[in-house]
Order: sequence, then structure tokens, then C-alpha cells
Amino acid sequence: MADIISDIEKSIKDVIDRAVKKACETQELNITVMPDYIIEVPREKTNGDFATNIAMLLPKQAKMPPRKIAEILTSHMDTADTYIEKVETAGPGFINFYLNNKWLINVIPVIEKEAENYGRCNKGQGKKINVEFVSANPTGPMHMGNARGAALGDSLANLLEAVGYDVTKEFYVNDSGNQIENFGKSLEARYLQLFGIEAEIPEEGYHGEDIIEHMRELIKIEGDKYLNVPEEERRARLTEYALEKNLARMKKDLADFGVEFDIWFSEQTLHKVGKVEQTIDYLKEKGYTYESEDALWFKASQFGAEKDEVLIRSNGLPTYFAADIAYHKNKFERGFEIAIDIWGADHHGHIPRMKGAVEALGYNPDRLHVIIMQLVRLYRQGEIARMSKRTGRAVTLSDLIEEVGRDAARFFFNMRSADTHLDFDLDLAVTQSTDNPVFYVQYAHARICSILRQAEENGITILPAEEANLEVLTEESELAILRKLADFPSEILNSALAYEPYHLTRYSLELSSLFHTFYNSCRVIGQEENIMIARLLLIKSVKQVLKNTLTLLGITAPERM
RNA sequence: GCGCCCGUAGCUCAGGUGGAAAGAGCAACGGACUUCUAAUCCGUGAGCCGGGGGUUCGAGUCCUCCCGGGCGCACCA
Repeated sequence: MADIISDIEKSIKDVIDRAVKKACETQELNITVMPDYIIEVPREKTNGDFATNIAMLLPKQAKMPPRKIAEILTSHMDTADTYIEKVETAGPGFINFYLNNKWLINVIPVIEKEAENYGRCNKGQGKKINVEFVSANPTGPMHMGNARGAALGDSLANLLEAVGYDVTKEFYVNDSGNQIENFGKSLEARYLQLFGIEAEIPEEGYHGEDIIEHMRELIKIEGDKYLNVPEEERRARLTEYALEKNLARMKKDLADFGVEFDIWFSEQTLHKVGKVEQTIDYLKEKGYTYESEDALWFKASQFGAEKDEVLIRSNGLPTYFAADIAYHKNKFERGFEIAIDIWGADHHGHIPRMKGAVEALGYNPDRLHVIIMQLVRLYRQGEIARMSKRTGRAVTLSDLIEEVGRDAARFFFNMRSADTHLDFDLDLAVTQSTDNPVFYVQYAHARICSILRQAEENGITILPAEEANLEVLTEESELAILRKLADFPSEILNSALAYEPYHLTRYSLELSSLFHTFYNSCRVIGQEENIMIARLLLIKSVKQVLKNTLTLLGITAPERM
């Protein structure tokens, strides 16, 4: 896909490379190794549109000061047939390039042509990538950490897909192991209690109202038929029932949040088909395990972890870790080149051992990338809010959607990088004002739609970009918008490769701000024909790019507000 | 004690592979609506980038040691 920024950078590099060659030919410079120089955008506009540091990387080779090198290179630069208008040397040895603003207007026809595909590319070349996120315990409702993970993971998946990866979004269902045992015991206790039979919820069990609710419903449907069956059978059935209910609930809550998984991967199935056992056997054969105190251990410390880890407990049951190894082995066997896991900060200690396990399995550990999210703190009226307004219990994902809405929640979760604590201001998220960033962005979109509607009502025909005279876009606020629009493809690529969708919220805010500034200084409708058409095309481009950005974030772009 | 993350304006945070005089939003103060949505815009003030060393032409960014905060260090997940 077209990216006018990288095109222009390429043309500048050409100019530089040719100048170096020429300077060497005339023996003014003696350079044998071409340095790895960069083209960058100077912070200060007065330093040009682009700059290069090449002269500052050459003093040793050329045996002269950087400014002198810059002068020589500049003198050999041939800028014919480029947009470069002026080249200057400055500062400690920068070479600054000043461009004719006309290069920027090319972005409008590109956006018009590519529309919803503007910004996308094929960097990923169809490589298979697995993004596992949320993976909340199916023993109860989802909390704020799960919500942040959902927003982050889904936007990241969209982003990776946009740059050409074949993305699979996956939810690992922990429907096995200790916590499920406790879940079953808790359900059973409630079930018996509802029939007036004395029973106790285990120490580490689940005491929530939802457990009682599940059993009330089950009794309504199936009555007392599990009172007189063997304990094991009873627990299995109660667990199965409640898990199914919880999973359905999670699917619904996530769907309300705009998150749809491709695969819900059951941990239980790994055990059932013997994958866990096979994986353990494999590690055993490789000599990466040993027995101690009746348990089987994985030599994690041999692979960079702090200590060894138990695979099979002395009671004969495999640990969660053992299943997780089998799960990751399975991911790679399914052909994923990269597996991304999104975990809460409280799990960060597991990264070395998990990567160690991947390595022990014979895969490059770099193929597993773990994103650690820091905690979310909710604020209401300036104070930490732990409880839901409505239920009085811990705030769940569905509470959050109900209180602030899906768009605001998704935007807020993606405003900060994953590794900073997130202060979520619930009051701000519902505010319909300039303070609320998501409204600010959506308002920009709606405002554009409003102008376009009026243009249509006034019978104004917008020409195709190729036929319009876009050179009349010379106002500072117009040029600033064009520059921002041109940045979009690299913005997406960089965010995707860094696995950091939060750059998109910032981008959307910056573009919106530039639009609002333009709106207040330039009128569109009623201007001289050429200018009006050009501005209509400009704001249409802004609308398209805002829409594309919001879509990646899973947020709606309203036509009116 | 060991490991990971964080420490930038009063508050919340940005600062691609090191680059030229550190940015934004909010809060504070002062302005702009007979005109396409004032849910907006314009302006002002505000900083030993936690601290000390080091690497180099050049460090908020890299290395090291401290200080402060969060989270881990189970035969739980």
C-alpha cells in the first residue's frame, strides 16, 4: 500500500547516496563503509521537513569535522525531479531538507483510493500469529484486569491483521485443575445447602452469590436428582453445568465489548487426549526433568529461570504449568510462527520459566512474546472505586460497559502503554465534554459528517481527488493535517510491530485536535469553489482516517452526536 | 534478600533503532459564538526528565550503583 512518507524518505536517501558517491569520485571525501544513517523529522520546523545525521557518523572515516563533511555532501546534492527545495547544514552537522509542500497533497488521492485500507500493509506476509488474551478463569465474572486485557488484545489483533499477519484470537479456558476442584466443591456445598443439608465451602472456595444462583437454577431444571449420586458424579455434573453457564456469560460480555474470539481452547481437552502426558514424556526423554520428594520437576533453571518447577505433584496430578507447556507446544504445532500472551502483572514471574519450557521443547523462545499489563485502578469522584455502583460488588466487565459504555472503556484502556498502571476515571469516561478524550475524537468525526451532509444538501458536488486542484491547500492548519494523515501508515506499522495499540488513541487525539483547529480557522462551505472542493476532500480524508483508527480500536465513529 | 515494571510540569501521561531550545491533555489564569455542531478554538504561566557515577561529538533515551512506589518469588493458577 502507498505510504508517501517512506516514498519521500527513499527519494531523500537517493539524493544522499548519490552525493556520497560523487564526493568520493572527486576525492573530496574518502569513505569505504557506508554508515547506517537515518532520515528523521526534526523536532523544530525551522530545521526543515527531514534531516539526516550522516555527516555526524563519518568524522573518523573521512578524518574531518562533521560540519565540513556536511558541506561537501550538500554541495554535491542533485535535487532535480524531487520535492526538495532547499538543503542546509546546521547544528553539529545535520543536513536539513526543506520540501515543497506540494508533496503532501498526494496523500488525499491515496486515501480516497485506498479508503478503509489506507494504512494497511503486508509487512506480516501472511505469517500466522496467535494472540491469546483474557483467558479469565471460568469460575466467575470477569474483572477489570480481564477488561483491560480484552481491549488491549483485541486492538492488538486488529493491528497485526492490518499489517498483514494471519491472526488468530484465542481464549484459553482453564477448565481443569485445582481451582475447578474448588469450584466444584463450592457448587456442591451450595447445592446441598439449598436442600437443607449441612455442607461447607472449602477454605479456598468460591463464596460469591453467583454460585448459589447457579445451583438455584439447576435445581429449578433438574431438581434433586444429584442428591443421591456418588460425590464424584455429582460434582462433575454441577461443575459442567456452571462452567457452561459462565462461559456463555463471558462470551456474551465480551461480545458486548466488541471482542470475538476465533478459538476457545479448553485446557481439559489437553488432558483428555493425553497432550499433557506426551509433553511431560518428551521433556523426560530429553533429560530436562528429575524426581524429588515424590514430585516430577522441570529443570527450568537450566533455561534461565530462577528455580526449577513442579510438573507433576506428589499427589500424581499435573500442575497448571505442565498443561501450559503442552498448550504452547500445541500452539507451535498448529503452525503459529509467533505466540503472543497477554498476562496480568501478577504473572510476570512466569515468563522466564515459560520461555524456558518453550526452549526445552526445541523452539526459539523469542517466538513466545508475553505482554505484561499493570493493574487497573478505578476512580469515582476522585477516590478509588472498588465496588460497582449497581451491585455493590467488585466491578465486572459488564458493570463497566453498563456504566461508561463500550467505546469509552475501550478507548481508556488503550490510552496507556500496558506497562504503566492505569488510572481509570469513571466520571470522566461518561462526561460529554471536551475533557473526555473519546468524545473529543468522535465529535471530530461527527462534525465532519455534518459538514459533508450540508454540502450535499446544498447540491455541492465533490470532485474526485485526482480532478481537484489541491494545491490551494496552503493554510498552516491544512498542511498540518496533511502531514498527520501521511504519517498514518507508519503509525500503524510501528504500533503493530511494537505490539502497542495505545499509539492509536494518541494518534486519533492528535488528528482530531488538528481538525478542530482547522475548523475554527477555516470555513469550508461558502468558500471560493476551488478552495471549498479542496477542503471538502481534505476533511473527507480526515474522516476516513479517523474511522480507520477507531475501527482498529473497536470503537464506533458516529455520524452525528 | 532476589527478580520484573514504574519514577518526566500541580495531576494523568507521551517522548520509533541515542540527536538540534524537553511535549500533550487536565487543572489555573485571560480571550473567541449574528458564520459549516462552543461537546470547539486561541493565548499565558508551569520542569536539576527520582539521585550519583560512566559510555560519546551528543543521554529523558544505553551501562552501573543508590533512593522511592507497585507486583512477584507454592507440589495455586
